[in-house]
Amino acid sequence: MENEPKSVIGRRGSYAKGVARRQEILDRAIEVFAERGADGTSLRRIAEAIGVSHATLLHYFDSREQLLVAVYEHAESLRQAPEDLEQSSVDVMVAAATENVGVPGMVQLYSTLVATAIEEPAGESKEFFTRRFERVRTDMAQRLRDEQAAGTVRDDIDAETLATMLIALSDGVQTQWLLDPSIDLRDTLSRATALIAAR
Amino acid sequence: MENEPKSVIGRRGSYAKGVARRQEILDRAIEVFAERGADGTSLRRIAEAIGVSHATLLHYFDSREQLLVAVYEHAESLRQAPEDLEQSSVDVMVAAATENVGVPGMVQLYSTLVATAIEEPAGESKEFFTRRFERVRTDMAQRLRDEQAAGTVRDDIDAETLATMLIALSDGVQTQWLLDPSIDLRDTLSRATALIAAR
DNA sequence: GTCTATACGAAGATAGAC
DNA sequence: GTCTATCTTCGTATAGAC
Repeated sequence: MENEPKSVIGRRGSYAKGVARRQEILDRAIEVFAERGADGTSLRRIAEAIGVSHATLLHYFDSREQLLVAVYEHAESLRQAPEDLEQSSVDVMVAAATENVGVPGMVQLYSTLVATAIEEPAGESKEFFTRRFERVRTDMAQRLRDEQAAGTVRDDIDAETLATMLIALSDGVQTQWLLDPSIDLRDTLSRATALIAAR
Repeated sequence: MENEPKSVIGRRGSYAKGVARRQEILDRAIEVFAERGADGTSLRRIAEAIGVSHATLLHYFDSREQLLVAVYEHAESLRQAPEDLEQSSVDVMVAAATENVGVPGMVQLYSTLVATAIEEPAGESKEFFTRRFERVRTDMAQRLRDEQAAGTVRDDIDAETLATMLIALSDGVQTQWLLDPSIDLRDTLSRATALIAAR
């Protein structure tokens, strides 16, 4: 029974030691980001923190960008499954955002990678975030469709558009919150419930 | 009569030739971004496109980051004054976003600088965007307050919070649109009118 | 004041030794 | 699998020409 890496990103290291090493890199990297901020995201800094050379990191990941995407994906996968069927669309959004800002460096990493994704015509980031937005939007839209059918959410705007708006709202408020922590992230995002409520 | 630079950013170049050169740099830089994408944002690339040495750029701007902020500020200042008093808050947001995405490289530059702003504890970007969000939020909130008083916008959410939400929405949708141009930016943002309408 | 030449250190990436 | 050495590009700093 093989222990296949879950991600499409960085397929190397399928053997036991390689897999362990790969996990160690991902686990440590997010900590380095949290501790050292932007200065801790270079290959050499991360490698130093782990105790290997920067060339070793490139043995497991094709590029710095690929490593960063894998780190984000890994950190995101560690979060609790958001799929309480009882939770409303806005509740899911608020929960995700709250967990996000609770991990130091997470919003910064997200923001950096999204910026890279929209800058580069064809890079690891672009592919990852295009797929991610598609997936998150689809999930959110389905939830909203159910709520529209149940009569709790307004149906004068289609679910896909509402999903796009809620995700944009969440991303944007997280950014503003980092620049002005006096903003009440949870409260602000929760107000979306009133905005999308059935009339 | 001195011809003082309008911005706090990059105060050098008060003499005739210097002022002209500085304008040329700002004008050309945004074009280079549009033409060459992320690969065109290095000092050496920009300098090459303008026909000067990269050291010259640092004569007018203290750092690459400061140059990039100045370029963004300059490009933004070229836009038509958004202050038609007849326009609604959402109309202003939609107009600004539409003009934004109409300038190639603009959203990418914005995104890159915001990412830098939230990464660096104390940098040019952080100061600029903290102030900018504050200003844009205040302007938008005032507009919303007027609309609440006029009875066209719901007043169960305070104007400051609504302003934060509208700005977040605009930023977020622009990002998603770059990764998936099938999203109708104008239509999606315009739907906000219904969301914040008085009940 | 304007601008170039040059040097330094850090960065991502690659090649090849072990 | 991991290292060192090396290449190239980058931001930045300085010295000095005009």
